[in-house]
Amino acid sequence: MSDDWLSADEQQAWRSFLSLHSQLSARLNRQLQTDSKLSIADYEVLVLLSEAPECGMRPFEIAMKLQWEQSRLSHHMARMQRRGLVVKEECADDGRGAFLALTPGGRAAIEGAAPGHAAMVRKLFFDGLTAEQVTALHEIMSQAGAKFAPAGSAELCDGTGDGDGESSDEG
Amino acid sequence: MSDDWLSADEQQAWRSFLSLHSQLSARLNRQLQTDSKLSIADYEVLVLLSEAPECGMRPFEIAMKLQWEQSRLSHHMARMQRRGLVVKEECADDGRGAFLALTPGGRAAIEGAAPGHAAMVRKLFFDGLTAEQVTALHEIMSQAGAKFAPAGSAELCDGTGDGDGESSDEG
DNA sequence: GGTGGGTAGATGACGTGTCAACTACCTTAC
DNA sequence: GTAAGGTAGTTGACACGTCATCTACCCACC
Repeated sequence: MSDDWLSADEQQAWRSFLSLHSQLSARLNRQLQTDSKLSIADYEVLVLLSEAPECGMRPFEIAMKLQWEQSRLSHHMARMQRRGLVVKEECADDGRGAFLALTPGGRAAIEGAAPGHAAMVRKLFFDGLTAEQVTALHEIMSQAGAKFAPAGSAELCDGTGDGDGESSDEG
Repeated sequence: MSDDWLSADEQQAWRSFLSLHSQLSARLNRQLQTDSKLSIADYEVLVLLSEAPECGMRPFEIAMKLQWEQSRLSHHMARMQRRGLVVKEECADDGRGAFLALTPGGRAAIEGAAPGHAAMVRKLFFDGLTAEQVTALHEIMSQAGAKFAPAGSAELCDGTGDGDGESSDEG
């Protein structure tokens, strides 16, 4: 039993990780909500769509990039549609599918929200950390996250290692 | 704008942090659910109560330790009571309050779930990290988390500041 | 050309978390 | 003692995420 168990250091690290995340997401959520009537989830979708071609993106692409389940995306898109942030259009190529795109309101929302959100992330998370710490953090997160590598990607991937390669990334 | 904006390194670190957390919590939640019919939230409450004196804990203590909102705790306790994991008792000292304690079923649940959960955390999170990385991680998380320091703790901590004084302190 | 398996997406039920009241009690000061 | 303000906890409405299930379509193979 004590073999599976976490060491004191590990417990501390684990608890601090969970705790920080929950604090952070609570605060960021609240700020987005009050400033822009958006949730973090909304924000992520809007960022993605704002970087997509004008015709929008296929839902399954969004789900993949955000690592969301299909049904979560589906529910969420329904809500965002209702709120006028996104529109859904038929997909000519694939009769099953659809395209999701930003409405003008959606674009305005993300453009209004992004600077404040980024500033908050910086203030709450990065302020006080050194560049080395930021690098170390990224390394640790990626290393730990490698176990979840989406679909049959990396894993033994001899070469380039690290996952999503040319990800566009957001703000 | 580019002043508030996150640097490329920061963006990567931030994204990897969020992504790892969401993967991790999804998996852990699923494992707990299938193995022990518990959510992570249940687990946290049960751990806390299993370390508490036999008479249990006051809800507000639990809320503080877990950094939950009162109403979240209240809802959650109602559900856990319904499932027979905890019991609520009157508090003699304070007519407003209550005590929450484990039922035998609750104790069995946490004792059954803990080893598997810890093993999973180790496997998914710590395996592949060096001891130095674990330490660095804890340091980074704590440093970033210091901004959220609960109530009048540190900060200027001149005199007694006095919070609740003789807090019992945890692990 | 039709049958089977896989993929895209929607939907309903349900547990969860947040917000905004609300009740009940304690504490302090007048 | 009683009014004012704080603290402990509950409640209802609502947004969110997951699971299981369902429909519709694409593709390949017979």
